[in-house]
Amino acid sequence: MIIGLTSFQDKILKQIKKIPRGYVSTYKMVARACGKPKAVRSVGRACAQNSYLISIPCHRVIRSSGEIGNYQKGRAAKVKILKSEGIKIKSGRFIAEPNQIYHFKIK
DNA sequence: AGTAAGGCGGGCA
DNA sequence: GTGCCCGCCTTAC
Repeated sequence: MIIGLTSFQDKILKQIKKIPRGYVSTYKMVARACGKPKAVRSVGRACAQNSYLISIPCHRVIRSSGEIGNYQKGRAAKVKILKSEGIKIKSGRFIAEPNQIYHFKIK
């Protein structure tokens, strides 16, 4: 468990850390993977305060609507990174490609 | 200790 | 697409 974070935040970030390069997931899925399907905003908050951008790819988490969502360093930066990882984005929206969506395993 | 506000959202009308 | 309310965790008063 990462020092300086609550156990819940740690849980969230750990899930996000599992997302491989070239894949994306949604806040909803992360929340569900943490056992709290309705805590989507908490997921966002955990990312917003995440100071481990280098080891935790919160940029691979987007809105379930397909919108890119927000990012500490700005949406533009998020889009840029995702594109460089092979994710297609058009008009600030993720182009759904089933093979690029990462699914967490739920217990 | 209690309360209000905020944050990279979601669901429904 | 728009608008509004809901829900969940942290932090600030």
